[in-house]
Amino acid sequence: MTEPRKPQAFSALEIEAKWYQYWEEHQCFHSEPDNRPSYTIVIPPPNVTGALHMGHAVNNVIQDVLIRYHRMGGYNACWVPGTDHAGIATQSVVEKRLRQEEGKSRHDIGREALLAKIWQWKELYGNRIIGQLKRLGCSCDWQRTRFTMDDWLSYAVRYVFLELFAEKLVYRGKRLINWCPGCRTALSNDELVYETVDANFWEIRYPLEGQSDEFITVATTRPETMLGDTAVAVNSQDVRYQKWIGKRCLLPLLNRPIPIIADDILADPKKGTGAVKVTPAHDPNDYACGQRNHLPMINILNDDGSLNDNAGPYRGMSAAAARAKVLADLKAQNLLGKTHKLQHDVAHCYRSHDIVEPYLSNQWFVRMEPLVALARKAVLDGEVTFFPKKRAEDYLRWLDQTPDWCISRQIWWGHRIPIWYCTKCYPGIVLDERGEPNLVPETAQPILPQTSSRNACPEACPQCGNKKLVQDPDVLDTWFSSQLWPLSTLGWPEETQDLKYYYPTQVLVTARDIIALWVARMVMMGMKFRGLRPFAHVLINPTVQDERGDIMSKTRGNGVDPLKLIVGGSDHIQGKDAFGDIPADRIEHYPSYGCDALRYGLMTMASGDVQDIRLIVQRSLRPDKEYDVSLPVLEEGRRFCNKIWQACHGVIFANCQEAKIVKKNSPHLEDIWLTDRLHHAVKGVSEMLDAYRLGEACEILYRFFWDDLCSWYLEIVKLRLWENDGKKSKQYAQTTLLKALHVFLRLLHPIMPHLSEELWHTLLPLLNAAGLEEKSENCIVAAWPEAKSYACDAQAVSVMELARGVTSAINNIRAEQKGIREGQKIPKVILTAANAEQLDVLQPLFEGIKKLTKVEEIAATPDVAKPPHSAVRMVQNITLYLPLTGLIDLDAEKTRIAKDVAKIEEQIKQLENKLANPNYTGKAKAEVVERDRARLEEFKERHKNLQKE
RNA sequence: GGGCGAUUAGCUCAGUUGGCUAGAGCGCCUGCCUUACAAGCAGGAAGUCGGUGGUUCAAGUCCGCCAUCGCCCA
Repeated sequence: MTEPRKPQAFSALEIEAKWYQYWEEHQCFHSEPDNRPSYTIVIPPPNVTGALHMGHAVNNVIQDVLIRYHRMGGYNACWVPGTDHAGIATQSVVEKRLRQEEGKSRHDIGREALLAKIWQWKELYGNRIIGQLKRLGCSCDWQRTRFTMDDWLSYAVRYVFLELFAEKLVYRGKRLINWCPGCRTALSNDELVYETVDANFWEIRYPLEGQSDEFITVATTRPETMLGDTAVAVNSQDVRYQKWIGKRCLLPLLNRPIPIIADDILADPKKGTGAVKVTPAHDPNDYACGQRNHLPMINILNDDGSLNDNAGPYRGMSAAAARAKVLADLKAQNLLGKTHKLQHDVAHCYRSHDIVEPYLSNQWFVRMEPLVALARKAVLDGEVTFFPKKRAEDYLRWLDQTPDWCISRQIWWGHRIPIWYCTKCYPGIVLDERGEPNLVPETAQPILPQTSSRNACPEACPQCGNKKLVQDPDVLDTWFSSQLWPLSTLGWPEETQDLKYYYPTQVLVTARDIIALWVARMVMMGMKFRGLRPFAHVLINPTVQDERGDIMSKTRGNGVDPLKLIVGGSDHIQGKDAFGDIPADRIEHYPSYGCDALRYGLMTMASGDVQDIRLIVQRSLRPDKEYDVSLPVLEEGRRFCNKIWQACHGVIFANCQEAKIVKKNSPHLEDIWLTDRLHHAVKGVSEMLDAYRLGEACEILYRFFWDDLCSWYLEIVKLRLWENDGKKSKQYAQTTLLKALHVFLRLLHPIMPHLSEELWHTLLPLLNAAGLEEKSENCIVAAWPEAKSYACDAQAVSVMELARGVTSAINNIRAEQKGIREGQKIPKVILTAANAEQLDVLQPLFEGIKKLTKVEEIAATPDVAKPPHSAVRMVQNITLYLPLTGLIDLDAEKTRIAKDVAKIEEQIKQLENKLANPNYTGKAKAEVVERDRARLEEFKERHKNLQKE
């Protein structure tokens, strides 16, 4: 019969591998358009050769929870996965290896060879992150996996570029851009990182032309740029310099005469010396000044950051070397003034960390203004909503101030600009030994391919018929292709079935630092090319930080590898700096928490509007100087997994082997109560998931299962389950349990997919044998439960609360009375109250209370006097006496009662004062006042009963 | 420099229209290997809700100022 079998130990790793494979084999993740409503998410594509970190884990688990929830909720859920080619990041990794292994630069081996190497690299590592996402349990439709450089996605890029070009929203121009001399490419503003550095502010004296004894003094942090000065600006109101406006001074070292001009925007009389050197080709403010005043722009840099011919005697030097020489030379001529120390923020390349130079060069731009208007409107009109709401402000602020977008990059890995030039018409085009253009003059006329064919290049020059055309050497910023992701992954620009069915998507889940870079641009593209938002919701996921509030990262050495936390193992961490007494270079060992525990742990912290997840990582030093690592929040997840497993196998499955469902509603109070709890669990979890409050959903699951089901219901109901006399009460208990687990596993599934699937497959035969019909063989596609199928019963809830109070009061006495040993039976407990009804409702729970408190008899009669030598407790308005002559420590009990009495007196006093205030009784809501009056009465009653002797 | 956010128990966090005695998990203390679970059970201690001023009958919650920390942008 129901031989309670020893439950096996819970092993997360076994069941996780098993079910993921099962889902894949059964095509559970795959979606095809049908007549259900669609629910689509496109993944924020990770770097194709990257590795999964905690930020990815949080981001992707959230998406998976949402996808699984909606898949069960009757939607045709489709999660489109894929990866990003990550232009500069990927190319620089491969270039670095090339340097290390072969001692060559990309220019040594040429474009074609380098691209071949990067493709090789991509083939080697391109699947790593996909595999890692699978290990996280992500239910992506892997058959739809896309890569930004796939043929079709590249076609979409080319199509958009040419369309925007035709509309003059893409243009080529000479502009001051951010130049990374290390990567030798332009960077967008968004690719800069600012660092505070110690610097000097040097004053330099420029002699007036023809008056070698008079000087105008400027100040600068970058003295070498003076070689490119084309003016000195002063404020027109500045009495010190008014007399010199319109005159010229001599640029020291080069002896170039330059004008002294009035520019009230650039020159502030209160700052520095009031006179400013103007270097339009190497400073954004000076560039604007140069435009205002039609100054010449002299570029003094080569693309590797060294000085060019315009620097005269300094040509060929690095910027640092030139700075030293310029300062020495100025000093020698006595033209160097005072020096101040200061700190300022300097832009560095996010990738190579070289100092970024403002640099005048030919680049391709997107004109943002009309696109910005579309993106702003989409959010202001409520087409696109941010969660949390606040983040919409970041989006709008960025839109308000974003300059035209520099999209050309002087690297080779990426989408090459689909523009050609004629070498015959423009002999100024410089070709390298491989026939690739190095330099394309501004004047060269762009030749376009046909947009209609995917790989077309123009056949001949429309002007001269020359067939020897060369393609623009630059590639596009990676974000140029990422911005098309929701469109291109679904087949756009072709009008495919997929596009019609899945677009627009429902929600984009992403980190807040790419709201501007990526989210805003996707909205622009969606609105521009499809007239529809790309997604209805933008969910900004929290950022993972360490215990000190620093962002986790590999370079800092404070990160933990999510995969290691799932399967266990060790890692050699080589961080930049030590923190606390943890060395930067160390070996760490991780326990195996399992995927579902990791998911649960992370999701409990992803609650509501939270912006950060501070992940506590405990490291303890071992005798071998290596570290054992544990994460408390994952421990919680692992404990919860185990609890669920143990309760199912140890109690529920063991006692429902030959269960038969009872169709009638159970008359048992605890069954009615659990059904009420079930109602609230379904309602609560659904509402929380709908509101993207995943942490709260986790908490509801935890409370329901641990507190309501395990600690209370199971303990009471065991008495009925153990009966083997064919009584109906056992069948009602089994029915309630099977129903509860049937619902709970489905509610659990989005957060803990593997464990719920495993248990579902054990539960299913029991359900079917019992006559409770469940059609879905797999939890992953089972129908989401509905709260209305489970009746609420407020009366049952309030009686249960009372019973819990009584139980905990008795156990409290047990614990406080040292004379009562753990496990010792208590012969009798007396409950009394003013009227019998209050006691009667509790009657059905007496057996349960007795079991949980090891009490042998509960006597309940109204108006009993306090027996001698008893402990007393008040539970709401029920008085509880525990007579135990000889074992009661009377002093301890007296102290305890005195404490209770004092507390109640305090509360009575507070309430009396409150209710005596006419302002309160007059102005507060009637129900609030009434509640307080009732409470006061209850307290008074308790007070009286506690003091009875 | 500009903007935003945070500050609640030793730690990490809930506390969504202001209204019962401010909650949870971890940690800590006490006692238990009680037959599902020691990855557990029972009980307990622990908070002037960062400071200050204001609005209100009533403030963790709303407003002002201050402090500290963090993030984003330039």
